[in-house]
Amino acid sequence: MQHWLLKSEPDCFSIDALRKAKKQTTCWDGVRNYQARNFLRAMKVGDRAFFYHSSCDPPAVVGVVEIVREAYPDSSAWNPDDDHFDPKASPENPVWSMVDVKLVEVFPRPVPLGELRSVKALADLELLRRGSRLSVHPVTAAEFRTIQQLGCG
DNA sequence: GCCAACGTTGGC
DNA sequence: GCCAACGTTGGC
Repeated sequence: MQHWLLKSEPDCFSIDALRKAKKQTTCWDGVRNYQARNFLRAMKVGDRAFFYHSSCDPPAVVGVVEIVREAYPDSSAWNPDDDHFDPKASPENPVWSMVDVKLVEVFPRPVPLGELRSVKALADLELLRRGSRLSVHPVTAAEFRTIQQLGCG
């Protein structure tokens, strides 16, 4: 099983919105970066991912989700009314992919970015790399355990 | 709101 | 293929 981290701006889609969603499941659409897309395509059903709130105060890992459907075409890319519309994409040439994720747990104690930075075991975490902007990226099993323990208090 | 870092675009 | 200009991300 692989582990991942997924970023979302809570103003756009928060873990609370996922908690309230039908079946506590959502499609993770709107990724428009090739490297992030390729990670989406590498995901397998049963993989676990952190849900990270970015561009908010404080930025934090707020919970865990499970991949419940592997990559399929992101139809929002060819919807001109969508914020992430991409004229390159079409049903014949989807370009972008999404997966479905289901809520596993909302952390009783969100783990803020500043705290992650203070943990030695997380020194190599992609999220903490200088200038890192990747909205989807892998996390090692050890990093996953460490962060999950912090989130459970 | 600022700005550093990054990715993409497009002229050459 | 280079690289400058531009747009975006995201922490602060």
